[in-house]
Amino acid sequence: MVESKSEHIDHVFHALAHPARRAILQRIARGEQSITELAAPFDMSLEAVSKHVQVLERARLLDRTRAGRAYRCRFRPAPLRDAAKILSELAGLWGRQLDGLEKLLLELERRS
Amino acid sequence: MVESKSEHIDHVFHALAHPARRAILQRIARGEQSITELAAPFDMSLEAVSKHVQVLERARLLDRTRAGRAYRCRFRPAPLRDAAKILSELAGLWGRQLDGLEKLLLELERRS
DNA sequence: GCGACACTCAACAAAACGGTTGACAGTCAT
DNA sequence: ATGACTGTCAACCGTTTTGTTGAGTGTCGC
Repeated sequence: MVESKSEHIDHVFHALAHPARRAILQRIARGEQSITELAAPFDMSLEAVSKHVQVLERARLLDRTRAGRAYRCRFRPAPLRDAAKILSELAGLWGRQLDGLEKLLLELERRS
Repeated sequence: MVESKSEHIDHVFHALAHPARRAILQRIARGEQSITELAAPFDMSLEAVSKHVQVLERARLLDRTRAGRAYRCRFRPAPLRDAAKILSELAGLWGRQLDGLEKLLLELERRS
């Protein structure tokens, strides 16, 4: 069950393509949250939110560890760097100075 | 048939989540191409490629104008700026120096 | 131990996706 | 006018997505 690099970036963009998932990412980017906490603002079943979390996990944008009966969901920014790189490439920004976003995402990655 | 801003960014990320569509974008980023030309490298029917082009069009990443019997497909980078902004925000890079990518995408937009 | 809590799993359903094929409609070249 | 070329439309197919419910599992507090 290997996952090619191409498959992974597909998962990342797919994960970002849903407003609920982007909202979840915004929340955990500000601090770890349990699934129940993440579900609270949504007019959606807990199970639905759980599935969104799984999609984010598949994209490796989210990390979950068990903490008692709850899960602690943690933001993992690394794949954003890959996504940003593709946007840069598409914008034709090859080799120019503008890889600032990439550099900063790498920095964030180092500090985590 | 209005399209909310949120719907639009959904379309953008969705469009980017398929390797064939990213390949199409790479090609037209280097120059306009007809649909038949775009289809050539793919092991896929012309109709399938035509549908991918429609998805890119919905995301406003692609612009098509009729030129005789063919269509001229043109790259439209503007939505990449919105996508990059979301990545920046998620990376928690608010207000820091690192909006280089955004600035350059805006510049690209201005020049088109 | 008992119940409330935090989730997952399994099954289902509706809609969207990604692809095919066949028929059709303009447009260009002769 | 004919025919080749470029592409769409409509129908269909199987799979994935996105959501629902209901039942089940493990954990915490008392």
